[in-house]
Amino acid sequence: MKEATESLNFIEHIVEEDLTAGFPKEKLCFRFPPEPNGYLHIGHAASICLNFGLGEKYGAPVNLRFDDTNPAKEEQEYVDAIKRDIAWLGFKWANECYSSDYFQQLHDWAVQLIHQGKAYVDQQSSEQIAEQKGTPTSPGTNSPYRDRPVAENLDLFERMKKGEFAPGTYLLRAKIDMASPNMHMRDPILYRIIHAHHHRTGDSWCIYPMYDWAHGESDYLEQVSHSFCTLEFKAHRELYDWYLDQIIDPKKLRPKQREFARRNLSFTVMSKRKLLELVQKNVVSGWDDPRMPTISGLRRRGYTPTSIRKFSDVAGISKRDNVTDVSLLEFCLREDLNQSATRVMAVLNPIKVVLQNYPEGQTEILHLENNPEKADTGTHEVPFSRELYIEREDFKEEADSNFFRLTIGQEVRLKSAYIIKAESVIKDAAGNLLEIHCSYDPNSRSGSGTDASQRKVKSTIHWVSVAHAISAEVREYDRLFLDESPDTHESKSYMDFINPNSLKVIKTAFLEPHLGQANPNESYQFQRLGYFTLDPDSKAGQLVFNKTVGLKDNWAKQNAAPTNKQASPAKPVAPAPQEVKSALNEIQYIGKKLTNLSGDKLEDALNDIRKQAEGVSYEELEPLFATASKKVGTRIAVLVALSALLAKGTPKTQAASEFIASCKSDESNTLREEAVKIA
RNA sequence: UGACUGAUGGUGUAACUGGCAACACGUCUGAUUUUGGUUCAGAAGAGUCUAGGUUCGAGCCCUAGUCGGUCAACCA
Repeated sequence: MKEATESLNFIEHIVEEDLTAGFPKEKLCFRFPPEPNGYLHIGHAASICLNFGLGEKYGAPVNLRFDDTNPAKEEQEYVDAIKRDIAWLGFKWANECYSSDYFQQLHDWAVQLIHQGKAYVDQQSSEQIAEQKGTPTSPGTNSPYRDRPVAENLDLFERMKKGEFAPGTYLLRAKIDMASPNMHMRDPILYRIIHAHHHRTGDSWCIYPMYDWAHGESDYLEQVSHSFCTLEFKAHRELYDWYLDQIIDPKKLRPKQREFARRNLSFTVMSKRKLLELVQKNVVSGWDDPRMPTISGLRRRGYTPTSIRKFSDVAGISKRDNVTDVSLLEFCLREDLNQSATRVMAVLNPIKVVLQNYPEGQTEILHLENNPEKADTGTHEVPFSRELYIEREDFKEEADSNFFRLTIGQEVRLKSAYIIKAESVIKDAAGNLLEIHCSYDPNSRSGSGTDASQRKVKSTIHWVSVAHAISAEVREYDRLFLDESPDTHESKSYMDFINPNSLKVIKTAFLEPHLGQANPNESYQFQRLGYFTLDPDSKAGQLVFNKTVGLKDNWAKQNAAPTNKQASPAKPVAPAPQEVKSALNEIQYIGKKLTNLSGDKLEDALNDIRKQAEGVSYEELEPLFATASKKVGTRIAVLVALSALLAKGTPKTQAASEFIASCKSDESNTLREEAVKIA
């Protein structure tokens, strides 16, 4: 039974309001409008999931529109990458559009503006224009060319278009208001001259529309109903609307721009410009470096589309500045991977174990569960022999009782194999550990069903057989920046916070042989270590694995941080004198949680309410009859309490009767049932 | 000294036209576990930026503040 009262985000509220105000549902249309000047990142994913999510929710088309109005920055490579990323996330766009498809229409409308005296050709330098623009606190001044005659504007604009002028010499500007408190309204630029090859229109244009002129009109041409963008465009809305006013046909749909806050992630930066700098300065290996917050980086790292979509869903959408903790993203990732990743064994930091009582030269084939979360995924074979590698961290010669792993004299189980006990160690002259000599219990093989195999030991550790292991490179990643919000410091640049140790390469890790056939698109759980996936750098016989994310590790946590036990002394622990709740409050409190209960628990809660009702008077209860119908729990609680009062002989007032009647026709089954019981 | 915008536990979001702060992550217990994983049960943690006001009742309304963000590219 799914609750119908799923809460909406503010964007969905906007759409819902429009719908209730009479906007036809079949005219809903959304769009995702990236500029093809870089790669998409996790912040874009929020916008993608928002727009395409809306499309799925309302069965409305969502266009993918490339905002390609500046050929100096844009490339086909980015167009391709963006399409790949969106498709990888699992979304389908209704139409693939380009702002450049509308260049002719945009031009014609601009000519129309000139005719109407609403646009003029300026020929000042950018410095002069900037100076005349004023500041946010002081008005601007008019350009000397502002009142150029229409015919002259027409001629000049035509010659701009024909390529008669050099870049920077002429501009087309809208004639609005140089004194507007909104800087964007101070005669914004419509067209500038750029002599550059456009990735789609080639050299057929040398004048290009500015963002504001192109964006709203493109929305209009595509009949996009809701144009959602990030908050920094809020101030552009007035201009967006002004431009629309100039050209709109009232019989057609008028797009509506609304803004939401961009999503920030802790310990990274989220702007194409800054990410580009990391690439250009070789801080990372490229846009798809697994440490990058780009979609392509996350993909290479081993993130799944499901996890990213879940994250966008869970993180939500709002209008305030935010820094979402990466731990939320990682939670979504682990949740998905735990269900899907094949379990394997790999040793990253090996120490050799020799089983003294295991026959030399013998090999056994054991079976390892592919995924304990899914019983039907079967097992795969893993060879076992006398000499094994285990993780160095899994052995200590002696340790306190908190250490569950292998120590001299202490038994552990080798995962899916035997129980072993450490007997002695071999060291070199310098005292470095070389080998651990152990004994194994031949009767303890996993799954053999013997008493010895059922024995409980303090822990189970992973291993690989020395003779059968394959070696591979493993890359482990840490956060790219040492500061939670590296680009929010006034006196420091985000480049000052780069983590010098964000990449750790393990040249030779030992993997169980099953991984020799690892699938590049699959995630593996290296048991007890984390999730890993094959990097594209892999070659036959030279595998490279990326660590996607570690497992939650309580042992490491309690090990690492005995010092910062409780970061802040916080408040005195003395429990505030708990006020005795009134019976009425108690009923309301139980009521609020009622909708989450069922079966016996629900019955118990209802009985609680009946008991509490003894301490409540009818007069206290009556005002609650007006409880909002959405608060079903409270209404049930009130009804049950009322029923208890009536049973006790309280006279039934008209208000009570009306309340009971309204409950009988409520959507909630429980509420209806209780109401019927009274009558 | 401007305009616009925002403020809810450590974090991210909820709370329909005012009805007595919810969900998730994170943290901490305990149980289960052949992964110190998973799962399960539970706990702690905000009284909603401040100060007034309206109201039986305010996170939602009003007034005045405080703090944060955005806006002056021939970028988007």
